[in-house]
Amino acid sequence: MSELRKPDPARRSERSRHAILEAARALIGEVGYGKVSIEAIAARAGVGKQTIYRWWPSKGAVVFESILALSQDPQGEELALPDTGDIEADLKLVMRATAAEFADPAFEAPIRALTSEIINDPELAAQYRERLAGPLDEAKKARLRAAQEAGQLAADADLDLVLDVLYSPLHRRWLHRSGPLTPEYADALVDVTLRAFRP
Amino acid sequence: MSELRKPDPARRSERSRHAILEAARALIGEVGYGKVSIEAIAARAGVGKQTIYRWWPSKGAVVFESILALSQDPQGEELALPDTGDIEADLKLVMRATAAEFADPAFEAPIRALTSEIINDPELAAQYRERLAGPLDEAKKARLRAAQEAGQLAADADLDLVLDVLYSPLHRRWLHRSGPLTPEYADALVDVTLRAFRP
Amino acid sequence: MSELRKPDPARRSERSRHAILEAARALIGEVGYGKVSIEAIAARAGVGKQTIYRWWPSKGAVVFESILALSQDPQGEELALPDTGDIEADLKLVMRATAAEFADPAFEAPIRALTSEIINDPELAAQYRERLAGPLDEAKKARLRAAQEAGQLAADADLDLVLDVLYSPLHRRWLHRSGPLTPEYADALVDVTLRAFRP
Amino acid sequence: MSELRKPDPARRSERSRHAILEAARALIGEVGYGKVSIEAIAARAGVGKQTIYRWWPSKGAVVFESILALSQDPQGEELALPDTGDIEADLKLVMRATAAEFADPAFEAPIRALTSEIINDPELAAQYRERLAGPLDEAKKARLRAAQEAGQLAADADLDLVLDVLYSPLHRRWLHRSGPLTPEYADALVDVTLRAFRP
DNA sequence: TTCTAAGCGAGACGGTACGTCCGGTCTTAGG
DNA sequence: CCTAAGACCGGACGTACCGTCTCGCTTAGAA
Repeated sequence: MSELRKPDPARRSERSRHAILEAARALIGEVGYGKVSIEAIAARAGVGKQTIYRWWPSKGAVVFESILALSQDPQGEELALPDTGDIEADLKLVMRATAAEFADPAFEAPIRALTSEIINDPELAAQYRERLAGPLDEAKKARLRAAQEAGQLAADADLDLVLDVLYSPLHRRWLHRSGPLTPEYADALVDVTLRAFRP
Repeated sequence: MSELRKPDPARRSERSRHAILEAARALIGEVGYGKVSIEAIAARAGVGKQTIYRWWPSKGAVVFESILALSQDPQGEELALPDTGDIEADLKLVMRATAAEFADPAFEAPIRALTSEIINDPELAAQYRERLAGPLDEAKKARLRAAQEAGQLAADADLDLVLDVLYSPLHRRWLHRSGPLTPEYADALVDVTLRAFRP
Repeated sequence: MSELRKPDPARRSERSRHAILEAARALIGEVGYGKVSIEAIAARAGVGKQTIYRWWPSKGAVVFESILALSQDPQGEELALPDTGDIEADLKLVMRATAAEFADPAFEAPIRALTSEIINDPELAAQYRERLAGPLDEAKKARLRAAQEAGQLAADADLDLVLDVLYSPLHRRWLHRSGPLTPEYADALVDVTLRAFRP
Repeated sequence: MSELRKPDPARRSERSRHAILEAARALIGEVGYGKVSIEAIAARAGVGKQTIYRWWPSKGAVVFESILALSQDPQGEELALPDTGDIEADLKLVMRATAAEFADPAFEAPIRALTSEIINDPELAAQYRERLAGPLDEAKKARLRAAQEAGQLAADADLDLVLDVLYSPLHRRWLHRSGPLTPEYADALVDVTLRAFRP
């Protein structure tokens, strides 16, 4: 009966799109993800609710994109890990930075919001892996490959597994708040990983 | 102004308490955590809404407790991991079982629901660690200590860290759906861990 | 703090408005005024509760308007009392009809409901006087003026007082159920009134 | 199934009974009749809800009795209207007093509450006539009978009708707030009545 | 350059669920 | 066995949002 009309992206208002994502981002920080409502986003953005429903399938999708936008701002940038030749030092630097980022309250709310979405929505999880985690993992694996070539890492090591061992404990400890994310813990994870995968 | 009245636990209806937890558990399986409402739980349990609000602070708390109850049913039981003397074989057995459990659709919904709650509510996270994860971790560490005494594991290994390395990757892969939870993956995690922490 | 939003009457749904008033009217007859709930009105009218709260300040106001609508249906009609030239006969006719109407069970429920509202809400009382009682009183006073001109009533009689004396006893007897509303009683009130105000 | 148990009035706590009526009376004045709840009465009276339900059938009955008690306090007193021999002067005195009483804000709330109850509950209406209005009417009729014997009133006048004509307009004007209750209005009603029923 | 069809802000609509209040019943302890 | 206390089931309250639906109004591309 009701013809399913698809909106024309060419006519989309960039102004509205940006205001919506910005409003979503701000509200997550102010009231917490769970209490953000589409109505509030629309009101804050000075936008009709329909404009949100026209372009996003769910609140999760809006929130997700608003956080993605946050992390992707420097779009042209080429992601790359430091490479001093010393894999241990480089990894510890990166891991300590990651631990510090997780501990930063400003990142806390959006990342937890993002994770909530991902857990319960396989579609968003796929987008997350493709658009955020994927590129980051590639950059990390590039550095690991360099270490393999330098004989600092087993040549036959499964790099996905290496990344899992390296990052998962940190991520889980943060998610479950099961312990503090200290630089020492970051270092310990690097040590463990290198010990497990040394040539 | 408003006197905070505390209900008297001595008068609490065990019948209602049980019906509520059971209804919550059933509804999570049927409609998914996100769509479970307090109204529906109350209706299903044949209980007034106030009886829920009187004893639990939020939907999350009800759901949380209903899942805890599920996992704690055999209360008197002594948790213990198998101990054949071969730490590698024992761990692989346990890890494969854990992977299989995560993959079981019947466990999927409640565990994801539980995790959603934990992420966003530090109070529930603490309860989770204390009542569910803690006892399990103790059992696991007991087995690891035996391995240390048998010279199969470094005597100075930080057992919390060992558990992190062993379980976190599995947990994260499941949470993010970033890869299949195969027996091979379970085995690989055991191998990596033992390699990292061998004497 | 909370910006008081005013709905735009131009966008009001006439369909909903009518369904609500009709549902209210029907429910009063079926379950009695005291047991009518806004929920029930909304459900019966196929309308969201908010649509009622948007346009009416209270249950009383809805009920009130639904009864007003009932009495005002023939809107274009010109209210006028019979005028045969014989004020006594005309008044007795009208008073007997009024007494019969009060005794009719179908009118009983809504009029008592209306009266309940009016007693406790000065605002509704004012609306009642303006929209229902006022026009009726004007019609009655027109007939009384004709009687004055015909020399059947004292020329200096206060017509409001005449109406009070004529109608109040009937109204009160009905309200308090302090006696039957017989045609004889109606006649007696006319006789008393004419005796008190004869030229 | 559940045997309908009748409480034993002999064991009734006079202390509780009095506290309940007093609490009801106070609450009517403070929050208005419509917002008085049985819970609030019980709490205020320091009484269990069951104690109210045991002895009264409804909120209306409690409120009703609390107001009756108020008006009956001087129980032994013999009600009697003044009798100076001048019926006009005596009635005007009484009517002016009545009008003043209605206008007194302290009487306003309870009387309106009482009237609300009476309108919708025939049983309470009967009690009201029997316990409050009846005795008062008898006292008034006694004075009117004296006037008849003194030749100031038609000997065949129906005294109930006389009272109706005298009091109903005042009562109705107050109930509907359709005009001020001035001494002049009170006087006018006496004049009208005496004119209608003079010998 | 005008017409027209889309996106837009706004917000009313039918609904669902919220968290609270209270009605009326039932249970427990104390006197 | 009455009472104070209060937990219980149920149901209505008034509010917040959901996702859909019209309204006029820009606004940009086709006529």
